[in-house]
Amino acid sequence: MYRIGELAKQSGLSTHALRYYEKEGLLQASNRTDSGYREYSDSYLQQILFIAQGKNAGFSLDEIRHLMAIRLDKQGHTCQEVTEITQQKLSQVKQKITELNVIKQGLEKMLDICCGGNEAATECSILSLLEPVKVKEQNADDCN
Amino acid sequence: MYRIGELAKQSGLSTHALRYYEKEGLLQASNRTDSGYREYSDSYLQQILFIAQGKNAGFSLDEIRHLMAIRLDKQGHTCQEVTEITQQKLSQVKQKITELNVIKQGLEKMLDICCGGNEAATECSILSLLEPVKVKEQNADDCN
DNA sequence: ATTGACCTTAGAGCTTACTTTAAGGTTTAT
DNA sequence: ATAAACCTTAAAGTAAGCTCTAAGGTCAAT
Repeated sequence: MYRIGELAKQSGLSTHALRYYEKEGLLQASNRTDSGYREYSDSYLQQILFIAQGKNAGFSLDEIRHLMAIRLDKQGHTCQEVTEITQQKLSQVKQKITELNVIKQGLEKMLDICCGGNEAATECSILSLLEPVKVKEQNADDCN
Repeated sequence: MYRIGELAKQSGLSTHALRYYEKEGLLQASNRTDSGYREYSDSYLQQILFIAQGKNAGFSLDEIRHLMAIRLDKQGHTCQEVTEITQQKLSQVKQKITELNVIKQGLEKMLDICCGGNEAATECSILSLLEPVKVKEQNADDCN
């Protein structure tokens, strides 16, 4: 039997985080000693490492809570449920990657066209790119 | 001259957001009418759209605050400053994309090996992947 | 003159995943 | 017996970027 500090050390998480996971229903509430200390068995270490793996895999605590519930009652749940959670997460991640790639390309374009030199920023092409259409200075030959 | 609601409509931001930007120093404080209403000219719309573009480009409000300060005093700043901000942001974005790709590959691997079917999750390979090393059931031939 | 749409401020609330703090009790070692 | 190291709880604080609420003043139209 371990106390919370030991388990924190073993798992690399903080004692605070472990209590937080318990409060949030990711981690089952453990037995207590007479004085109220949490008492953990090895199976708790497994649970905690599972949570850590889940975080590593990119799941949110909400999703991990769900996965933990399935893990705890595998008979009562299906592979389909698990893949659904995973699929959904994958979609989110792909979506985010796509968004970031758009942003990345925009930034690269900015850096491409800016001299980046020591001169004053009066003509800075990055600032120009961020500028909305200049109503006053808009000319027919303002194509570049 | 516009009031804040009009500018919100024009820019697609909320009046709350605009006041927030002012408080945060992204947007210059405007003149007020006798009754205390904010009064905005077209140049404010330009500022606001610049902020919106900056957000679109992936900059944080902090970075935008910095860019706005440069925009307001271009003589006092250099292209170098602007490219530095942009370069830094690009690095962050690339880093994030890399991290997300790792996560993405992990999730794809999970989905590859899981049947995803209607059967109970007792043998679910996704759960297994998230499981730390099973101390009890660990065997020499447990290579897959 | 009154209704409705607009404006003002300060401050609380939201999300996520914790960390930090405060105030206090317990265990372990010397 | 006492100090260090550990544990307990509840609640506040953090980041970012707002949104929402409350309580009230103003403006435009009827």
